[in-house]
Amino acid sequence: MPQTQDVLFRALADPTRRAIFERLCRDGDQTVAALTARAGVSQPAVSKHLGVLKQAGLVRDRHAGRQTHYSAQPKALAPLIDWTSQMAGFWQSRFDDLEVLLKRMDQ
Amino acid sequence: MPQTQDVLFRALADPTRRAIFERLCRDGDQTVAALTARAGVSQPAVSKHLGVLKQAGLVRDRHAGRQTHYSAQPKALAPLIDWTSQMAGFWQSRFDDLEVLLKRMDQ
DNA sequence: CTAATCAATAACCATCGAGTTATGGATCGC
DNA sequence: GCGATCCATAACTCGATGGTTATTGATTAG
Repeated sequence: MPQTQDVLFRALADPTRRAIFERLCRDGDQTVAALTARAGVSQPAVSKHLGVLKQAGLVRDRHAGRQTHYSAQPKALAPLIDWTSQMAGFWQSRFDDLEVLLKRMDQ
Repeated sequence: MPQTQDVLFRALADPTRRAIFERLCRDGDQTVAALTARAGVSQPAVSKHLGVLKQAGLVRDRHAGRQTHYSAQPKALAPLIDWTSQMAGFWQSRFDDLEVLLKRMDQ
């Protein structure tokens, strides 16, 4: 899913958005008002950020009366982990190839 | 280093830039011309992307005559890995707390 | 020496995105 | 019911950014 990776990376690229996600990971369930209180931006801005995070699958929302609770969905980070280890893996394997090559040249 | 994370996430947020980095991870050392041939954008655009990746520490450049070779520096991904596992960790620990709490309530 | 190639920079343009204020639609407290 | 509160959406602004073409400096080839 290259599309998924794109959405993920883009969602996490913004510092305000990343801070909101971090907060949800640390402290769990939060209402929009609670998040807004610490976000340093207006409530509509927070709502928009939450929308982006939700599209990326990073958060879930739960409606309770007139307030909406959001919670982190860290499983959504999986593609990011996969991508990262894949990049490291490619590098590693090329390094191994180099090792083999050097060893062969050594004989 | 929250600054570092920011630079990293932003550098990897752009698909063209991520593709360049992926290519360098897969295939190793590449000249700007070689990267441009596959990038789907102009040479100056590629140079700019390489500049951003370099600022993030994700690539290194090596000058050889009139051409510049770039190579991936996957160690620079470390802060990204740290951040990710930290987020997963926070979530996990809260989950553990919940487990404990539930067990206590169970008695 | 001259022409050609490579990559970086300059200058510019268009789009995107993060922020704002204003507003509306639900829901709760009284 | 009525005013207040919570959150989402609309409409807009503005700076950042990704793209382009043009150019220049450096190096190589002939």
